Amino acid sequence: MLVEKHPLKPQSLLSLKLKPYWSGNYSLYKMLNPQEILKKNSFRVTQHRCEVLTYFIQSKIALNHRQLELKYRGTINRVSLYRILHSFTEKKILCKLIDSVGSVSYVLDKHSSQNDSHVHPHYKCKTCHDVVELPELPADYRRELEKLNVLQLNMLAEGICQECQKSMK
Amino acid sequence: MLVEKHPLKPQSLLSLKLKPYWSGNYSLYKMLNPQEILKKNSFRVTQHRCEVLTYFIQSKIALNHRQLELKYRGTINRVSLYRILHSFTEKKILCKLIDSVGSVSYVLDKHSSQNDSHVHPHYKCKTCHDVVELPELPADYRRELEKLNVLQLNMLAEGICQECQKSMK
DNA sequence: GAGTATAATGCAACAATGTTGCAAAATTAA
DNA sequence: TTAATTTTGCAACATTGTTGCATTATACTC
Repeated sequence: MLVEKHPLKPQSLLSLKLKPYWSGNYSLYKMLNPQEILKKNSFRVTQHRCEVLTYFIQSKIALNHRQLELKYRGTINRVSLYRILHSFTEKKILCKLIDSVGSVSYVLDKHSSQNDSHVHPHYKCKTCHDVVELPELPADYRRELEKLNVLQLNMLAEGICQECQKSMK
Repeated sequence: MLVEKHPLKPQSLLSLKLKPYWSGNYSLYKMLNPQEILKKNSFRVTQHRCEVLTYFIQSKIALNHRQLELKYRGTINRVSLYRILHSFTEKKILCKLIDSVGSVSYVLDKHSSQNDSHVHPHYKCKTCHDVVELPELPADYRRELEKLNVLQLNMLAEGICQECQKSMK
């Protein structure tokens, strides 16, 4: 059910000037191992946090609580998972994605180590759960939002990515 | 707790070229009474549906299930409310808004009677629950989204509107 | 390395939100 | 008025997320 894909389809992304999720600054995560990431965020280095973080780094796709609950059934408690996801999101290690039905999933936050207050809209494939980052909203538009004193912006586009469309034929 | 405001603050909106929620085509709802709207959407004209629809038309703000449950406690059953909200959303009488925490609220859909497949991002005040429509995403940006075969787009900005900011001082 | 302060975990219970099946009631069309 | 169909209420259930508290693990100091 949960398909891990490596690497992300480059052709469709390049044509749209999107930023594939596993490239550029994101490769910071390749250099820092989970332990270092945890320490950097003043977490204690525990087995559970390490495992969850490692899983996010390896899988690169959006994962929801239920998927993790299944994966770690008998190992990590439901409540602990909620707390791990919550604290990772708070420290911007993870980015919380909310789709048009209200379902929540999490993906590694590309911008965690940057001082970056911009909005980063995401695109999530409904089939493979792959996430790519959409281009930033145009500056004019962002300026309008700023005038409105926007505190939160929830923006997630969903569809079926080209790769999944191909494999459906 | 639930504050109904009439009319919407025009000054802040005009400067940003936003579309106040209760103007323009939206006033279609002034001409059609709830009964007609229901018939037009092939619903049966029942007391419950009429009341809920009337309430949305009068209040103009975003309402969530809990608020309606409180308002109609002892009158309309919890489950019926869910079903009414669901069916209204399906027929695009209401528009379902999902904020950055995943909370769901509903607002009258301005575009229900138009053949309009554009994305209509909204801004919701966290204090008074007023909703205004944000300008459409720029055409260039929309074109990129179309290439990605976007099926759903969830986009809701939240903040504290100028009027509420004033009254907080 | 032992002891201590603090953080993380597991468990149970709870809370909020949403769904399903089915019988009863209301609405519509004839 | 009758019959077909939709809507409603109720009970029960499902999912998702939260809280308090005792226990365990981690990090820090000596």
